[in-house]
Amino acid sequence: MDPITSRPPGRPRSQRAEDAILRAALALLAERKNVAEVSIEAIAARAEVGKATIYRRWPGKEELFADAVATLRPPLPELGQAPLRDDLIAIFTQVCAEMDSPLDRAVTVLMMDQTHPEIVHRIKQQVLAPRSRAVANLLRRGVDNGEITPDVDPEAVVNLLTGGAFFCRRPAGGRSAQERAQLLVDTVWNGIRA
Amino acid sequence: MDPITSRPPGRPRSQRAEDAILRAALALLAERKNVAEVSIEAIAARAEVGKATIYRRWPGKEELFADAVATLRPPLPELGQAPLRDDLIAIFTQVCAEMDSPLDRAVTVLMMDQTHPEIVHRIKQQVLAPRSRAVANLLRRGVDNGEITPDVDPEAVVNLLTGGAFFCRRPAGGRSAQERAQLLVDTVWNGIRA
Amino acid sequence: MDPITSRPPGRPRSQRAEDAILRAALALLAERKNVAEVSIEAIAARAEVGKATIYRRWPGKEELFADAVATLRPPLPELGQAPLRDDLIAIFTQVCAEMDSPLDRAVTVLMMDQTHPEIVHRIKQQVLAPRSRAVANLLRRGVDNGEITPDVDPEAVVNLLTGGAFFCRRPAGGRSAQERAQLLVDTVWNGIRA
Amino acid sequence: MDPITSRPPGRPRSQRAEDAILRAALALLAERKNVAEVSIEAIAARAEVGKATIYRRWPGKEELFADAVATLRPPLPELGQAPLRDDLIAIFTQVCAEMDSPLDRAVTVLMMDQTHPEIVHRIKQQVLAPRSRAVANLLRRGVDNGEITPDVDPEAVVNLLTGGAFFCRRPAGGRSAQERAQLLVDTVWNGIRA
DNA sequence: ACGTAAGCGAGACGGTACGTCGAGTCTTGGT
DNA sequence: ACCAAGACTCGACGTACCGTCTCGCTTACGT
Repeated sequence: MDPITSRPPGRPRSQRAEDAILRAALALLAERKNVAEVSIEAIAARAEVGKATIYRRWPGKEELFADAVATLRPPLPELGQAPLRDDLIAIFTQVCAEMDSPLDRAVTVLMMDQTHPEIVHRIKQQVLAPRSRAVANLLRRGVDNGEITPDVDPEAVVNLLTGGAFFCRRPAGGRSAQERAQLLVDTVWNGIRA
Repeated sequence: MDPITSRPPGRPRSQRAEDAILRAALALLAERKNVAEVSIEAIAARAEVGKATIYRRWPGKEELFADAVATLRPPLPELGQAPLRDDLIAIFTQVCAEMDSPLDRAVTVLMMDQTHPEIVHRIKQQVLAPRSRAVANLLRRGVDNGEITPDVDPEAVVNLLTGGAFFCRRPAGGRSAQERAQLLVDTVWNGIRA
Repeated sequence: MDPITSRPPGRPRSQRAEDAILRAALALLAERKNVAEVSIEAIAARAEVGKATIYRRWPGKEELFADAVATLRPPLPELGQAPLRDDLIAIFTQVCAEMDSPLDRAVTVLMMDQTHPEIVHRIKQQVLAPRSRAVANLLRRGVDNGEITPDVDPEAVVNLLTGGAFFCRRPAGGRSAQERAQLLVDTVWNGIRA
Repeated sequence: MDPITSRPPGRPRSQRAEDAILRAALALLAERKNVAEVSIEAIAARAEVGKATIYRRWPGKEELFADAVATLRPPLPELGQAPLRDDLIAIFTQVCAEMDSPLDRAVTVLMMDQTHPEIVHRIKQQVLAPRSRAVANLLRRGVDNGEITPDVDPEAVVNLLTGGAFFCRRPAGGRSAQERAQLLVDTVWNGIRA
């Protein structure tokens, strides 16, 4: 009766299977580094699940990965205790480090893909939003503090630093994530004008 | 005699076929927006070429696209006549515009892919290098001019602006490429410190 | 419980598909008259079946044709009511007629092929054996009756007559199957010694 | 002037190449035991010849094999010195032995193929005819001698014995070629009637 | 002696079929 | 209604030959 407590008839879907599928998807993504290289069959096999159990839940690979990726909630470093510049470096050190992680980088590339705009949207909402909001808050606070100029566009700053982190990955032997973050943040911090 | 003018035995490879293949690959990439969605068979059909003619030249799809992409030589805007900031905006207006082009964006995403590092390297060398070098020259000139501070890291600037352009694409109705470029460049130009 | 009535897990193989494949194989063999001219793809298309459905059941063309051919069970004429010589003529009239049928002849040629000895064995067992046994029985009965000499080797007789039928096919306008059978049987029947 | 001694302009065709091609074709046929398994490319490679050199001479594989097979001229045993029955056994011992030779058997199977009737005709003319004629002569002589009955059809006898030889091949360990030939000839010789 | 014309080897050309793999769907018996 | 298993059709994969077509070079003749 109660539309909330009432359940559909028949055997309920197995949470166990669902978790195994999402876990398998991420594991394989980390291994193969590319969504296209991960087959649904491989996910089903790894999760010890029938293919139908996957297709019952998601219409296709992309939606499955959207959900799988959404389970990743990168922890935020503790913010607001330090000067703004240090907080920014802390956050983008983490972003730079993620760019070195096969899984996180694969997710980012997936996000860049033009063929699945809703997925991009979902990832932005569920995964990136907290961090973006945190940075936006930091910047707003910085403006209030007088630490940064009031005419700054927070979104532009996020895009610059995120994109910079994405592009500045180096082949082995390069700078550490923290060094890279520091360089990026400082460049934006000071500007380049004489 | 001359080891350079001497030719290998047998019928030489058809330049016509090679061109048609590369053209077809790029056309299909622009249509499908994703390397994974472009099949070798479709390229062969579009180029009116046998599959073997493709596999004779490239071991796989990635190498083929690496060459196809290398044929794209984005023209540089004329630089050096205007103040540094205007030149930067001109260049990154072009970059932002490319991010709105399905083909160029697909190429960029391909470049981000971790599974083919040598291809990334080739694209960087052959396609991006002229532009990067141009920006580096601009910045060096700016330092000499006294337009920008001497302690700036040119590569960091390129990464920030390129990545920013890559990430700041908006769904239809957003800012124009030039507006976005201007915003990005100004943010880096002025810095964010009060 | 019962190891015979228990079934393997998963969707069972479609008998419908299997029949369609075998039927298509024989139809195409009759049309093209040569196993080499019949492609698996053509069989799959004719049977409205995926190629994998064929390869799931048979490792290759030869094994498929072995099974297809095994479905051919040439009806035996009614034997034992007539004098032995008439029965032999009846049987070998049928064999001669088969040598004029593209399908049956293609099967016979396939059987002669040295590259697939087990297939030859299977065809002999499943298709030819009943007829051979029938002839052997006839001959044994003939010996008992006193119609034929007791020192005859039944297998030699079968080989002679079968091979004779195989080789004596004529281009259009030749003798009828029955005339040829009669000539062959009579030659063996009477011998050639003065 | 002389249409016989005049030669076409240009470089004459290489007899060396032609021989090598035919030799290679037969060698590969003996190895692979089946015309369908021998590719033109393999013949060209084995003969160290370009494919065009083959296609310049023959329109296709079948015509090439027709010529290759025509170079096989099985030697006739010396006939006419012995009683007819012994001569027949001598000839069909050779036929039985050929049925055990991969090459000769492959040729025979090729001959049975319905898709190339002209080739069959050529092989009959050029390869089999001498032997058939020899057997026919033997039989005619036998009739004259009074060794065999005058109402025998020579062609039927040839077909029976040839077909019998073709069909009576046994897996390893069977009777020798001579034993088989003797059995076949004796069966036809004596007939089976009591 | 030299040009012309066809043959030569090599190997690329557009195709067709191969046998494999994965996509997304369907069909079992059993939970 | 769910589940694992494994069938289904379909389409792309990369390979092997088909028969044809260029290449640069060779061979033989008629001038």
